Amino acid sequence: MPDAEGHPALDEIQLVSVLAALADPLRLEVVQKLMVEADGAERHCTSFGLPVSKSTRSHHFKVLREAGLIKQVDRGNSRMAQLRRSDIESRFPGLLDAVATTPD
Amino acid sequence: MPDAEGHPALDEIQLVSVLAALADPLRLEVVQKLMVEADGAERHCTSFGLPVSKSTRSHHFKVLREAGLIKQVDRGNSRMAQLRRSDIESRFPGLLDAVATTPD
DNA sequence: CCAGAGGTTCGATACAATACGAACCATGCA
DNA sequence: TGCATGGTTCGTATTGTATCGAACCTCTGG
Repeated sequence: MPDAEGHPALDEIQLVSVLAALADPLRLEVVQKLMVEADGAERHCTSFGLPVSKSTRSHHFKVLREAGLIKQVDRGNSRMAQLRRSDIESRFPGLLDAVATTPD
Repeated sequence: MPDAEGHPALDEIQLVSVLAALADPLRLEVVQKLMVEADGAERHCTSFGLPVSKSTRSHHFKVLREAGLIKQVDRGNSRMAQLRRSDIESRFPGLLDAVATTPD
């Protein structure tokens, strides 16, 4: 059962949901940018420069959160996104590395 | 430019398209079943036992073909599906292994 | 030559996804 | 307390996807 903020537990993360979350250019871009950061790094949801309205941005982060790819941490006023790197790695070894960069 | 049968060339295979193709339970199942086979193995499109009509099955194989995941080979009357394993591996190393099995 | 099997294509339908603005709820700061 | 900032939620329009049956094409085997 996902927690109150919608984060699935480790053994609830579904491969199909993860792939569906990554199968959108904007969301893939977010994950790729988080892969460049150090493990455990946090980034403002607004810092990715997504060319959409804030309601749409909120939607995309919800998809990433509910798929189990990111954890969203409340930091007072704003909200930080953190890649659940070790969770994904332990459940689907090699997947994040494989999608970390887009060739050409 | 894809060839006459709709197969993209190696450098035309897009990560987002591959992920979108895999983000469907039936298509993921097909790829996983092909991963179990020996490299270069061919399988009848009908041999996967997909619980859909033949027009829908044709649609799913078209998505896999146009994403670059499989090659479809004409064998007289029927058509065989072959995983483009080395192509995907060279372009997105580790991706196929990461999605080869669904945990639990 | 004709019938059947395997695939594709087309049109229709139903459902899901993306996108936006408006309204709303917090937090933080003057 | 008032107000700006960052996010979420809601309603909605648009678009895309999955699905089916019917029609059609092509090859195989009587």
